[in-house]
Amino acid sequence: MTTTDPSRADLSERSIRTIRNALLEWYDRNRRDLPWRKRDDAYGIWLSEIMLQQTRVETVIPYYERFLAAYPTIEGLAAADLDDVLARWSGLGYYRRARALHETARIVVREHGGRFPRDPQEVLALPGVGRYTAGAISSIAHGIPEPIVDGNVIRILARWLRLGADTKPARYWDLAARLVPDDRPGDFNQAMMELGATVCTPRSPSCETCPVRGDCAAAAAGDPEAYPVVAKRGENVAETSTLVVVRRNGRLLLTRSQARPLMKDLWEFPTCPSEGNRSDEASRLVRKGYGRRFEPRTALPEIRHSIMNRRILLRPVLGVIDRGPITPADPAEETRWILPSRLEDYPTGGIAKKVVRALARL
DNA sequence: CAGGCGTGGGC
DNA sequence: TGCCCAAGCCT
Repeated sequence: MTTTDPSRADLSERSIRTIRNALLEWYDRNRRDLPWRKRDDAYGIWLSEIMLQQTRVETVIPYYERFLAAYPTIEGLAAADLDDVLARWSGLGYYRRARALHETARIVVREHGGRFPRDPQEVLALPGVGRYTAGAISSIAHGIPEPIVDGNVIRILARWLRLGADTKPARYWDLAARLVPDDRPGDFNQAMMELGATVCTPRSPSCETCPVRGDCAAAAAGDPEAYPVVAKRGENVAETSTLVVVRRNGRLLLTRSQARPLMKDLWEFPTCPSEGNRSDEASRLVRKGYGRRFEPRTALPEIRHSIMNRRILLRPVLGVIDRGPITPADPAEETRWILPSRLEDYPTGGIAKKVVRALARL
């Protein structure tokens, strides 16, 4: 039995061997049945890793299934329009990933003959693929003993060794590189993440069921939740916007602008800062922004949305407008009339999805 | 390189 | 409710 010194700050060779064995054995018995674990091809693994960046497993699963149904091969993805790819990504967030995904598919077809590269350095060079994702693809799809460091690995290592806030990424990468075995590197890396996701959780970790509890200094000291030390986040900012749902002939007015700094490929409902009467603000927005007269009809229930540390309260107004062309004051802005039932074919952000849900409840 | 980037869920 | 995220990447 290993005795743990709470002040220990490194992994011995013996610890590494016992950890590898215990973790792999535990993983074989406890691994969740996830869609990407049915696959061993680089395309399927790569797609899952891009989607899983900063995104929960339960959220990713339906998107992953739909994506693979639409694009069974990387050639199909490469041949698709970016708008279709973005539409299938709508609601998943971090839309830069979708653009990188599409671009990578085209690079693989154009520069690698449709075969996903096997060299970890070439994988790392692909857009949207950083050190973590390259390591995950190389180990899981290609069986190459490349380390990974993600939030789970950091948390586990920080607890095992009671690493403080001053621990630099290089230290985690060095530890991960020493841990990953030549045999079953992909399963080992997934076992680390699985342990972090289901046992060694940020709060209320299940130390009593942990297969590597004997090697954990934080468990021995009784303070696992104190690790890792996380930096404080910035203050939240609250804002209120009026959102205009303009209806004409059963269609809704959507807009997008290449001049927008953010989400410029996505279609959204027109919005403006809200300070007073939302019907008046909606009318002013439509008149000044699109040169038409707006008739407010219904104030829809308020929608709360949060983007990073911005908490947005949206006050939607449903109304109609007079006949005639829409002429955006902003030359970089496009507008389009879209049937609510077809909105899912368009790339939209999360706010538009919530508006559509609110309309469906009317 | 610190900070920006989306979202839905857990507590 | 308000806060903290969750299999990071890019500039």
